Amino acid sequence: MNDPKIRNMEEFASASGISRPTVSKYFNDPQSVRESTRQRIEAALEQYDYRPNIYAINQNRRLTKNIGIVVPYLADPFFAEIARNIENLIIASGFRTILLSSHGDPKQELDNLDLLRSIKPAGVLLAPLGRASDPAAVKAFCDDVPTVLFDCNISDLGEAFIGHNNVQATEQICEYLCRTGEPPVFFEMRTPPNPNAYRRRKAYCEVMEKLGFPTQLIQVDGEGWNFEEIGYVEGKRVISQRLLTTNTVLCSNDRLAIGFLTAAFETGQRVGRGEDCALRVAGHDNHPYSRFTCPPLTTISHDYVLIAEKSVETLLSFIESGERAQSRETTLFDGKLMMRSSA
Amino acid sequence: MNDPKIRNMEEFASASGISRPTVSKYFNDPQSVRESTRQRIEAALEQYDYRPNIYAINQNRRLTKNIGIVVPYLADPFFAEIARNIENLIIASGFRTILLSSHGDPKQELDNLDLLRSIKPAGVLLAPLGRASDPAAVKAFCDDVPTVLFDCNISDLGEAFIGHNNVQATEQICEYLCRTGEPPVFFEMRTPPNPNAYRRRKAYCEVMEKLGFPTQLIQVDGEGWNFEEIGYVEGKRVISQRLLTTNTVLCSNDRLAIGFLTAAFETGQRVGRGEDCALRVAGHDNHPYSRFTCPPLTTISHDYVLIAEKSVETLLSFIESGERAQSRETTLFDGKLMMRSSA
DNA sequence: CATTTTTCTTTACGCGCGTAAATTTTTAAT
DNA sequence: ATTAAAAATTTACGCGCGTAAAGAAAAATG
Repeated sequence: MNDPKIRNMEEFASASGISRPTVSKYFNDPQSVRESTRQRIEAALEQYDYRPNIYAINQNRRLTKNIGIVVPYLADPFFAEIARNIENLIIASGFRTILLSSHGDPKQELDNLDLLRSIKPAGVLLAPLGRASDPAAVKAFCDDVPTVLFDCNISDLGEAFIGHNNVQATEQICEYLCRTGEPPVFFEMRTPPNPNAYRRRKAYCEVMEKLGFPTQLIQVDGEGWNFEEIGYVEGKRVISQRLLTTNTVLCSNDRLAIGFLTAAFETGQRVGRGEDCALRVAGHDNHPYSRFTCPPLTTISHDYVLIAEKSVETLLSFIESGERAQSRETTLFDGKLMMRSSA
Repeated sequence: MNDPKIRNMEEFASASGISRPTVSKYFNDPQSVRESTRQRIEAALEQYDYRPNIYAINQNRRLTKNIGIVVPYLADPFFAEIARNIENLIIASGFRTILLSSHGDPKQELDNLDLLRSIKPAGVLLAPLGRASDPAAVKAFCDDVPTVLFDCNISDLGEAFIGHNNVQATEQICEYLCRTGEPPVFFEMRTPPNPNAYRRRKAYCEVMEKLGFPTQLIQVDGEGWNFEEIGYVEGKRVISQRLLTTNTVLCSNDRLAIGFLTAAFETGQRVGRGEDCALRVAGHDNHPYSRFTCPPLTTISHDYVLIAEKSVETLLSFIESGERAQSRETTLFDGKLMMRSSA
């Protein structure tokens, strides 16, 4: 790991006693050279500290070994977790990863796509902002780069979509709540940034109707991605103004629920299933922190690992085949009821 | 935005009627060319969809315009927030950003540094894992690449360190707790991954001694970065086994405290300052979620923005001067007591 | 051993851009 | 208008690697 310093592949090749084209071949695929040759190169690699210049490598490739990952809001542990799983899977497949967050900002999302373009990625996994996304710009990007959408669907964009089955999940928790107590009201943002929320709203209305219960949508104001804050502020208002027609609140997502729980706590509303409780609160997503709320949050879980696996697998198959999608496939994973003590 | 497609700077130059070297100069710094020239180039940029190939650009530069950011655990909103602030500042300074998480894993941290090496970054902002980091490897990296450490100090590594004043912060919250009720016990991991914890432990012991109160360290088992889980499981044990010598618990960080609060809730220990409360619980960090615990967590806040600003500013000054640090400067920001209702 | 197949070497070119040097043009100053 | 300074152009080379073609060497086959 010392000796004279190696500056490029030429020098490394002569130091290892192998020709440069063969060394180049080795770095593109170690299995493509003869066993004995590989050993000589790897012996030299241990002796000298050389690694190919990735800029020079990628300059000539039409597409690189880079895969972009874009999430709408990385400070949300939900996306951080999913991104982590995706990263690991991609790296295990021999690709590199570039993780970008749109920070809830449509302009940032476009900047991210722009940056990715200049990186010439082999493919991109995109969880778009949703309502705030610029559909035309995203479409233009998807036309240029093989892109698989996940978590948040924008109709017809990308090669495929992998997400949650919001309908099944909402039905499941609504049925549970109706079966075990008063029917839930639906607590949500009036204009949620993410389209999953719309599907959940719709599913809530449909399943409640099917079950023969009245619906109540509590649509609160608030923009952006500070869901806990919105859930807290508006939860306090809703509780103090006695806007709830039942004692059971189904929040559109766990982060709203986390804020709502705080509101309930501060207004002295005991939350839980017990006789002495004034409210039941449920969420949606099985957010990493939902286990640690007080009381722990009853919610619908989505399998991060499954979504990550399917997304990566789908993208890699497009990359490896070099083909684009004939028809856009949509994969939805069912949610699982996480019964905890909040509802 | 259409016309014949531009393949490289040569073609773009002739399309814009400007020579290639001048165009190159423009892309390196638009202000470095004459006003009229700039306008002609920018007019052409609107007409043709061209952007320089970043691989070709970086191949010839000895150092790129890339700045690496490495955090120990991105799924922790604390780091996600700090990373977000840092990213924005760096981008505003005209650099690019590469955000990497070590996922709590020393091997991943080395992989990240390795990846950054091959990217030839202008500089790196590194929040190391701490105890688990490989000091020799990190040192070797810091020798090669201008690196500023933040959040977590490793003695003498990097050009500078920017972090929290754990001593001042711990003193402040200890004094507050002692003044307003029973003296706190210190709840922490026996072998915390992050050295900040050690400093807080030490500061706790010193300030309690200075104030003339007894100390009690509750050092719980557990490895890794699942702090909430550890705080929850061990908190339950500690409470049920009645290991607390006072009614006040100072947790080494907010994530432990979040788990501890859940443990207190589930064991029926009411937390807060009121007469009817059995426990007071405080944390450290002003974690983004600490406002939304039940009850909201009294803690010590650290100013993300200040730390981000100072870190970026420090790194950029090294990059721009092209010099390395004469003497390693350490900047510690004071914490601010966030009085909420948990203690 | 001769023959075929596989692998490696040699030679050579190109990718898209940075950048230096010498020259010409444009602008600013006198 | 003359001169000096600033900016653009032309020309040319190099960065580190991918990759193609032709020939030489090694390995596998019979």
